[in-house]
Amino acid sequence: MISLQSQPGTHVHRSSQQRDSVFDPLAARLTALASLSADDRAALAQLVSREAVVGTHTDLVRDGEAAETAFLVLEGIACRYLQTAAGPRQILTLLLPGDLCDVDLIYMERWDHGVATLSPCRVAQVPRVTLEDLIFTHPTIEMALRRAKLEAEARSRNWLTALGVRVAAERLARLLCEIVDRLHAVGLADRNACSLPLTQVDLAECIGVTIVHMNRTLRELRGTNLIELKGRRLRILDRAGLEALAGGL
Amino acid sequence: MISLQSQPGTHVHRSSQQRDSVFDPLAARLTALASLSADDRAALAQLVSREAVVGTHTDLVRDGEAAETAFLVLEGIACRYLQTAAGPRQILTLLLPGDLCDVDLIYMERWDHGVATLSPCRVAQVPRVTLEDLIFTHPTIEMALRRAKLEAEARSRNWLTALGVRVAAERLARLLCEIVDRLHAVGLADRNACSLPLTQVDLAECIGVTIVHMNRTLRELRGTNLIELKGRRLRILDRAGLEALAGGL
DNA sequence: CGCTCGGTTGAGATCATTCAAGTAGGGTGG
DNA sequence: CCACCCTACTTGAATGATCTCAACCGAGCG
Repeated sequence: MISLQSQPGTHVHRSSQQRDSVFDPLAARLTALASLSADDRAALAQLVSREAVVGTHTDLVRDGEAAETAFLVLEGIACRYLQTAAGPRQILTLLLPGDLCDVDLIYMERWDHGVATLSPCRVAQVPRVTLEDLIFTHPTIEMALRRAKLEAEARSRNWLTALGVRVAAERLARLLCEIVDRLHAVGLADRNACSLPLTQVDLAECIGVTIVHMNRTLRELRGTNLIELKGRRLRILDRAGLEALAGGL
Repeated sequence: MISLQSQPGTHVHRSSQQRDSVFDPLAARLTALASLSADDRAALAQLVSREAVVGTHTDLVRDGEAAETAFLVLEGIACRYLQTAAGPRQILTLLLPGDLCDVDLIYMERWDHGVATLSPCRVAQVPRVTLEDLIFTHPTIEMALRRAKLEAEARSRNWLTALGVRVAAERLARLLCEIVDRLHAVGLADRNACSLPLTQVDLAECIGVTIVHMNRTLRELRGTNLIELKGRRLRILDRAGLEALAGGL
């Protein structure tokens, strides 16, 4: 399992203004999806009782493992992924602070995909029974969690479509917009800039292209002055242009 | 909405042996996922009180519509899809007999994707409140429905990965295997053959390639004696070969 | 110093799209 | 019955997107 370790690596930036509101980023997100009572909030706070700090590129869950504990990302970026026999792996979804993986753990026998960190992360481990209790005794929380999952499913559908119909530059544009927007939504980024701890390999595994091609595609976006990306920091220079490239739907 | 109409088109073949067991294909599927009581079964039978026959290539749900009624496919093949502004649409999942779309309707405000038939279909329309009642009063049914949804999610993840890492012939091989296997699982096909009412356009929209390329890819699979496809009927000639091409994971 | 890891580049091969036709079968109206 | 028009399917040739192979660079680290 995951050993508790103090991990000095890259940490997500949080201004002091944000520290209070997103101490529990999950509560922050769910508040937007359902009106939580004081009791609900207290129950949510219980979830983070067991937490761990994990280094970059570490598996939280391996494909096929028994589904015993859910994970809640508190800091950093993780992902769900599927590893093919032939070698390349596909990143399915990014898990940002406030993302729970997965409500339906309580109905699962074993995981059918992996979960791994892409940057140093602080994660809460939520035992299956805890999650069960929470859901069965707090219907409002269940609703909020299910709505959050529906949002994630919608993103997955959009992403599947992007892989099916869009070329690499368009997919990358979408991905970068999505990352900044989602981080911004939980108060962890500016409107047009964020720290981006992912490597080009990670990005390539997201959009389903070779590392080489990822590199060229990034160069293309840089060359047309849409983005700036250096030293783990992403800035969107031309938001309108990037979104146009990403393509409305 | 959908008008009731008698539709003479292609109908899914059901032998008399199968007629009883899959009269309600949903019950058949859910039985495998949880042990349903007599009461559960009775409740499920209630779902198909409102049913409709719909022609080929007809929208059941349009993107953005209010989420008022769920759909249960009884006969035929439907799909979820996402239409891009630029033109091409991506088929997200095939909905075969016994597939319910979508348990989480009760938490949704509006649909974020379309649902359409790909062949003439018989579908049951399940009002939101009916689904709500069913779920809240029959926890075993809820469990079964959620497990069915988890299976669908797993398929989507596999499919997303296929789009990301595989070439057209491999994706097509997977798709054809999946269709035959899923139809076989609900007793609507042999192990290696089924009626396939989809057009090449539909198949192309599934695997995310051009119609032209779909055609060439089909020719490739035919040319290597992996499949036979003529007159709406698919036969897998070389199962091992097709699965090898599809690639284990 | 020599390693590794992340990033970068060039050139040729392969995969897939686009454009532009053309074929075959089923209907329909004259 | 035929002429016509659909729709689904098929094909060739040129272009574009992406992959593969093979290097090379630069920073950090023991």
